[in-house]
Amino acid sequence: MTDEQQEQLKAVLAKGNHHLTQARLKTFELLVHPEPQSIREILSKNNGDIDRVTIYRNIDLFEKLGIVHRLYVGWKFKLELSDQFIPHHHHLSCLQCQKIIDIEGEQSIDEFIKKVSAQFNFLPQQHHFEVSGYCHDCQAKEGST
Amino acid sequence: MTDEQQEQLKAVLAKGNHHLTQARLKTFELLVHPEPQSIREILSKNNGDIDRVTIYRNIDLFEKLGIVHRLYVGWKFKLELSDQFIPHHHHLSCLQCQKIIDIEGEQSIDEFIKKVSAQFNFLPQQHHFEVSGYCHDCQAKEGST
DNA sequence: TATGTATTGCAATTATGTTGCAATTTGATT
DNA sequence: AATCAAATTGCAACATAATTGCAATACATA
Repeated sequence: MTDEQQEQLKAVLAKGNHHLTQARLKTFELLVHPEPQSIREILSKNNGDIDRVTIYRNIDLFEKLGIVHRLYVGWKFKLELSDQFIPHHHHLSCLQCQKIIDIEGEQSIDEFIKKVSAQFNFLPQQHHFEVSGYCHDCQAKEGST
Repeated sequence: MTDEQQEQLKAVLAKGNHHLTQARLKTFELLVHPEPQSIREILSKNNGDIDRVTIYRNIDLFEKLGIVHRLYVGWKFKLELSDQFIPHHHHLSCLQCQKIIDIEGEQSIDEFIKKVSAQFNFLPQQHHFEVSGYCHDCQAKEGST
């Protein structure tokens, strides 16, 4: 996490008389690149680090403060840091090694959203776009067919 | 679910000596429009209808047979019916009433995927695109700000 | 450093997801 | 239509994930 992000985080927390603690820094970092394995690992056991309960509670707090929002996809949800912390972007996600490649926002996507929103008289607030497939490295190995 | 879908489903199941049962029809329909509330409700309790366990098991079976696939978004996953059953499309999802509006696939999205994939030497397999916001009806009511 | 508030961790609870096994349903065959 | 083997389901028990209450700790500031 960048110093700038940390300052922003501190500022938003301060508004509600909340402290920027180690646990909250950790929680924030989890949300920057929420990778299935690492997060499950942290949430599954009481690692010597920070208690699972604290992570859950800080996620809730972040949501109240608008630091993250919850986006339903199917009947699960994903948590997404608000644009103020992570400029909006998209992901290429490798099905094999689970690596995530960040890609910049694209005008064509924004235009698409504008078009269909007008069509359905819909007021867009957030969007999520993710491409799964095989990264450069994993295409070389077997199993990427 | 359409008759055509039902026939397809039956055919895929038959290949593996599986039967098209009431429970499997129900499971399939859940996946057509997987809305958070209704699915949670069905999976949470043993409603007089079909047992939770059966739903879970049929989802697993569907996955093995390629009827649905699992797509990770953040540290949760979503289940998506394969294109053969539901032509690939995207969603406008209302944050207020949770209504889902289907939108057709768009060339501009496909082009975008092609472009960034080339850029990162990435082999795309699936993608997920979802816009959250407020539908026509809910914009009229309060709370949609 | 003393004080009131925010934060955390632990233990207990609830909700979600999985497994083993016996009972039921299916459709294929006689 | 009765029988049979295989597939499917439901129940109960279990495992894991998420939430809540409460007491202990850390924090900001006076």
